[in-house]
Amino acid sequence: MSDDLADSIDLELLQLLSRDGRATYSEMASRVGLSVAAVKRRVDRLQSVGVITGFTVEIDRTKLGWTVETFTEVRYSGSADSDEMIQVMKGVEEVESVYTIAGDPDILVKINARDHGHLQQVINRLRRGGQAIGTKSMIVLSSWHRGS
Amino acid sequence: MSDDLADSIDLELLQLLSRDGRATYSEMASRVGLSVAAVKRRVDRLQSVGVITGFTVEIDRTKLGWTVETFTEVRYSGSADSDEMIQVMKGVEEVESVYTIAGDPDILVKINARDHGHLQQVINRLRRGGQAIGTKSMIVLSSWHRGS
DNA sequence: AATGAAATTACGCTGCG
DNA sequence: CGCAGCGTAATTTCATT
Repeated sequence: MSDDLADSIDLELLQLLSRDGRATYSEMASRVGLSVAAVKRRVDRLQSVGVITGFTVEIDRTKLGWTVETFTEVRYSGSADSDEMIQVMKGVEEVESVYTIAGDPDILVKINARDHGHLQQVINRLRRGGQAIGTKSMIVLSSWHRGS
Repeated sequence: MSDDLADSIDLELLQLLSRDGRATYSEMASRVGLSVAAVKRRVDRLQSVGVITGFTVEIDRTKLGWTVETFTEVRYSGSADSDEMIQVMKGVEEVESVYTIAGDPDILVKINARDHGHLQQVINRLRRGGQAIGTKSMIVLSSWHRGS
């Protein structure tokens, strides 16, 4: 858990990749003052040690007609199996992320839906699939992410 | 709000890029059955119309010594300026995302901190910076994201 | 152990049909 | 959208500190 997994140049590279996940090694190399090969080796290493877990695209789902975005808190009975609840969440395709929480609620789920009716269906599936005893949805009006 | 911004091939490309944001056009082309040039034109178009808002790297911050991750609900007084509150949040570098919420709470903030002491400092900054009347933090124990 | 330079392979990009 | 050509980048190899 101590961390010599990334020196200051690695952190620079991570920042560059945060801003542009498709940046070329040439671009990064000229920015950090290393050769292309050195930069590639560092990025490969960051992946192999698990600091970098992947690369992805950022999508504006509202432009695709998915206008409803929520964080939904889920609570379940003490007898419910936590892992089973999580499996239920993962099985619902509208669920983008699942967070297990210390305390209350038990789970926080990020959901994307086309409209309110669709959201209702999704939440019903979450409730029926497991032993959820309650949900509370926070509908997102706007969002901001660092470095976008 | 109707959407002809992405046909089924575009959706395929978005899915491929979700799984690997650095996938080459060649890889994608062979998967969707189009030429490399056609795929590049489609991806460029998806960017220009705003469906694709960017590309980024996924980082396991626990490997960098940032072990505490929270969703923190923020409530502020009715007289507080919502935009000003958001600006305060953005100004705190440990804040990764800010979501404005319909109803209660007013804002949901995703925070990354090195440890609990650090988290406490961050929350104090959030409270002092604006007119927050209360915060409630949900500490993340584990998380899952679709397609990782 | 990490780097830079060079050579090969693969890919990105553009214009044209 | 596909094809073809040229420029650029990725990737491996080798030598160096």
